[in-house]
Amino acid sequence: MAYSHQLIEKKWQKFWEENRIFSVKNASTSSSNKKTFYALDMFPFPSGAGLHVGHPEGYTATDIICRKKRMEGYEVLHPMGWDAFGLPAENFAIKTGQHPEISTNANIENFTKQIKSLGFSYDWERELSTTDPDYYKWTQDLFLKFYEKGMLYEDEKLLNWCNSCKVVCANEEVEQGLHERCGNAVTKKSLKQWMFKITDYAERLLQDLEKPNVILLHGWEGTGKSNWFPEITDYLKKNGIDVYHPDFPNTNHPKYAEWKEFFQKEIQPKLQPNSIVVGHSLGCGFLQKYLSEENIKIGEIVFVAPTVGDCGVDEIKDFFTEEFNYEKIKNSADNIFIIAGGKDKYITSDEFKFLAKKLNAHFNFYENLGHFLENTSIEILEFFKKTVQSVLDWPEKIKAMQRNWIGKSEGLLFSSPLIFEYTKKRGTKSSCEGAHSGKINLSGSSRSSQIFSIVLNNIKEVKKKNMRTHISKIQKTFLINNQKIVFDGFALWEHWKRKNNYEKKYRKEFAATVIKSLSSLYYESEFIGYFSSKNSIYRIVFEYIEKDVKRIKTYYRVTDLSSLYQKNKNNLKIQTYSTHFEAFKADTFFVIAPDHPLLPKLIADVDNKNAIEKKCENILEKRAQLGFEEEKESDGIFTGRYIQDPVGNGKLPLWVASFALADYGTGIVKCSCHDERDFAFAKKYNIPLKAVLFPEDKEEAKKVKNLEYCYSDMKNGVLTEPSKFSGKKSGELREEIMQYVEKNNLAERQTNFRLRDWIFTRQRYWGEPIPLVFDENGKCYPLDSSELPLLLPKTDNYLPSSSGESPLAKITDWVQVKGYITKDETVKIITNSHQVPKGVEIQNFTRETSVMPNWAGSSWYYLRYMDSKNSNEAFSKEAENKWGPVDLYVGGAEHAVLHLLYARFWHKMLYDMGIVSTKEPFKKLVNQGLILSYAYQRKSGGLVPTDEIEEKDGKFFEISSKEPVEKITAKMSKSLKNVVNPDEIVEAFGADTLRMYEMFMGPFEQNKAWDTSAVEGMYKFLSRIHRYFTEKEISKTCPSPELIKLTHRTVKKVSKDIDEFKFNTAISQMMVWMNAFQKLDTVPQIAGGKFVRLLAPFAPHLAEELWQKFSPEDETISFKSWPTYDESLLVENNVKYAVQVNGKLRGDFEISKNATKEECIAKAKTIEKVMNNISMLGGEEKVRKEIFVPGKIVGFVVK
RNA sequence: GCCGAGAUGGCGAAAUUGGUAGACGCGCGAGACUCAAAAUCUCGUUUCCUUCGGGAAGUGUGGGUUCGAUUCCCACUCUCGGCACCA
Repeated sequence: MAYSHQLIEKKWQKFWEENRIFSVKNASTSSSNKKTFYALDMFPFPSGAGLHVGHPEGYTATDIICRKKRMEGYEVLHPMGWDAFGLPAENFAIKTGQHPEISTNANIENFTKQIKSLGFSYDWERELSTTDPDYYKWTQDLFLKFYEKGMLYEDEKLLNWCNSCKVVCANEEVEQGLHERCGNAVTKKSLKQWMFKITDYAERLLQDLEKPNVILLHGWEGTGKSNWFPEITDYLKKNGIDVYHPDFPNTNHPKYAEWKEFFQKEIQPKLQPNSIVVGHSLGCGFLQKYLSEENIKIGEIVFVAPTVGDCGVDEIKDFFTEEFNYEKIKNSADNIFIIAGGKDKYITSDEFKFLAKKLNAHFNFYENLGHFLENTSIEILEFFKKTVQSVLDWPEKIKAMQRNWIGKSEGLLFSSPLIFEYTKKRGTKSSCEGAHSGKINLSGSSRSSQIFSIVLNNIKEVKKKNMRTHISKIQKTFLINNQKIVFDGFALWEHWKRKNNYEKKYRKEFAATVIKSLSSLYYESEFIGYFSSKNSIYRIVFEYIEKDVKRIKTYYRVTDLSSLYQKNKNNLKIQTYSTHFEAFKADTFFVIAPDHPLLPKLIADVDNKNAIEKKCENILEKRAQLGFEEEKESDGIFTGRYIQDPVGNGKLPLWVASFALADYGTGIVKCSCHDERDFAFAKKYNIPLKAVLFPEDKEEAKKVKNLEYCYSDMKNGVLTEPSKFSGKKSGELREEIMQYVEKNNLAERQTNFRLRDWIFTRQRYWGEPIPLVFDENGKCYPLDSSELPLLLPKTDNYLPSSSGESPLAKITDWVQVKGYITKDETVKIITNSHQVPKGVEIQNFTRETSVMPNWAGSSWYYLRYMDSKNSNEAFSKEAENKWGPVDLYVGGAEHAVLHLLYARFWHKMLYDMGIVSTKEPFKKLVNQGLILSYAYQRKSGGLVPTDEIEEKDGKFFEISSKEPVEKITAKMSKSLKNVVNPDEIVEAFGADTLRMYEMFMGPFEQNKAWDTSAVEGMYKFLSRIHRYFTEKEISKTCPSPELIKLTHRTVKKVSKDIDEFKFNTAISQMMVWMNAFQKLDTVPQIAGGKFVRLLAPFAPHLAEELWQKFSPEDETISFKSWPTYDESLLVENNVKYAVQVNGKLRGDFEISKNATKEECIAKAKTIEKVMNNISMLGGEEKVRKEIFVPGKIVGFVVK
């Protein structure tokens, strides 16, 4: 019977689909403790080109794992969907005039057909598309949750702008400074964008790439082995997590001071930024007090049955103070959990609730549980299961790329006084005078009037209930690190009072609003508030600052504005950031970025101001145009200003330099000759240099004549400058110098990240509309959740507009809406007046017209799959608990940074809100290699299309010129005519062949070239299997013990290889099995049955077909148990020894596995060849050593 | 420049507590079946030397440790991927 793959595959695909074989339910079944497994493929963008042979590679791998897991009894979630928003669909629409929705749906249909033809065991009932309103409703819903949390702000951003196409283009669309579509130069254009504060999570996104450790702190009369501690310790250790469970001293009569000393000595050094510290009972009390005293940063705190406040027990009184600094405790961890019971004998439920509220903790309360004194605790074990699932099992490569992208660096922040003689400008009032005339003054800022009006705008709204500040719009524009703001609160109050009807009761709100406005404006800057007298406003404002405004680093209470202003002016500090401060003694100049916000102010009074401005423009223009591959020569100009070096190098000049970046560090760099870039710059402009590091070799150092040698040797250099550090290696100095400068107030430690906030808006059509509206004053409101989904309006005009605005902006009747503000500060849109509840004010609103980037939909789709039909929420907690996190995530490495980072970011925000239960979304990540194709390359380097090549004697020639060409591997491309269409392969050889071949090509994670003749080889293998199983009768017994052993060996090897993603060797083992068995006249029942089940994950259609022969009563092989093997059968009775003389193979022999060393050596000596070799080397008496490796080697060392 | 991965026959590749290098497949060669071809099956296939017994070399290059190294250590070359004026 011939192997008719087409019939077999169609038949089984139909069967699987009609019987919904691979659908899984969310509700727990009767066997509720069934293990679950969630395997996910990166969902594809359904492009018009259809499926590529690269797609099925990853899909096959997950399918093999899933099918095996099902046979092992797991409940398997294996979904598929479409990432269908995005530029390509829109560009296709622009080109063809066809609406993106139409082309997208057609592409999805085509992709579905193609993917289904490959026989993957997807649960198609959970299929989703990011473009489906039922899906993006929840994308918008999550967006609003993040907006509520304050994770979004609006900012002006410089974007790539193509003047010829009048369109904003993504970085990916810009090549060498030119727009890839039209070839014209790309410039920068400033546009307002919504920004996601991913930088708030930079540290955690970095830390959670590493394994956390866990510290367990016991309570009164407990030990590190009390209660459930051993159970949890074992569980965590088994999962590779380090656990410390110390015994506090004097546990029966605990003293806080003793415990503190112990903790500092034993535990403190083990704390990492992602440590999880767990306390039980008094262990929590200790931790509360300790954390409110010390500055510590850890990952999570878990309080189990914590003591709260003063327990009223005298013995442990010193563990409590009147009230802890809960703010400080809260800030020392990313998340705090409280696990407590309602039947606790020592602490009341109200006390737990009090603590949870104070610490803003996640509160896991169990009504029927007590003080957690038992030996086991399901609740705590459950908690740590989630911890274990949050430990990433990812390729080092991807983790490294993420670390790189986040780009953390630790260094020192130097504050240097600017030498800056203040000169009064002609004709203008001094700032002090201005203050008294009722205006806000911001020292040196030309934009004070703008800020003033914005603050006033906010204050106007104090009257309204539920006041919401709308300051984010201008936040970053005025964020100047080095600037101190002088703000006259009293003057503002007077001003406001005049303009509005004064009412005493608004005072508090007024104060709050002012401070809130300014604090978000001057986020992380130094803030100086000034109030003319100690009146009540003064008091209220500063109370407010002290309590609620954390972001302001420092503030001063000053009552005399003019003296403050003068002091501030003369002490303007320039801050510089350095990670290579070992050579700070060599610093001889400063550089500032040409686009630094402080620069205009610095050069305002300088003579050659115009020349400097021109130079800056020049540099910035060049920077915008240059692709990064081009040579970058540094360029700059002297600013005319000097800075007093805080670490004793005197008065140093400040230069504008092209290599300084405004948005890294502080935008101002302190430079020395020991940095290659600084060195080149100084040489170019003849800035004096001073070398302080020399090679360690003193003799060499003496020979050094020029500075070039010095800077190149900085890494191993020794500081020679006569100071307390001289004579030490720079590497060893880092910590010492850090401590020295900190102690002497010369600098402070600072961490910097390369990661920038995420621009979350696109001025495009084909994306999720953003559910925000603006009122007539430009204040932003979120839409009410009842307004979701906010549908993407239908239009034929989806071309980007010339203003850089979204195409949606042109749909006026969609953009301009009427609505009212709800109690929750959200906006409800009304289409007719009947809908309007009584007592609300109808206002005009304008919609946000940008759409989300296509990373939005892909940042959470894995969660929707868990509960894709849910119409009440994005996904239910139960579903997330059952399936999350994704156990296995497979896809290309091209998403190593953006998609995976964004998804992790969203997941972490959801975790903090208590919406998901794990810190990380994807437990194990595997990247498939690229599938390449052969291509032919001329000697000159040009590539020749495949159909213009002929082969002669294994060599390749170009037909037209007869020139020899070289066969290489390259990406598949239409122009090279080497694209392989999976449909054709399925048609000719079948899905099983395609699956098997792609798995057999080579290691899964490696790139590999497509070879169609090898595909035929795989087809032959499957045909051989088919022939063997269909043409030969089943026999009850297996004729040879060797073959039984082979079968068991094959089961073991294939099982292990699948788990390790070594599909190629699993298949080769099946080939070995087949080669041996096909020589038989029959199919031994047990061995054959095992083999077919091993084959099932790889070639499911064929396996189903063959299984019918073994077990005709079974409907499907999909849930038959995975074959087992008997380890004892794998041990051979006889083993083969290799015999070596001086490490070279000279023969072998077979002997019983129980043979002793002596027996083996004696046997080895009977081999003629061995003895010949020994006598050639001098005979048996020269044998110095006999080597015996049991089961493997007998060796003789002859000398 | 920085970070990461890798280099083994004509080709894809296998081989881990250091122990017989090249499993399995492709390709190629020989043979069987056939009038013939295809398909199928059998045998061979790292290179060089050979008196046909066998011998020598061999896992990017050069060193080292070891009785023994694809595997461990040091230095280097090349290839691929990512980042890049990041102080």
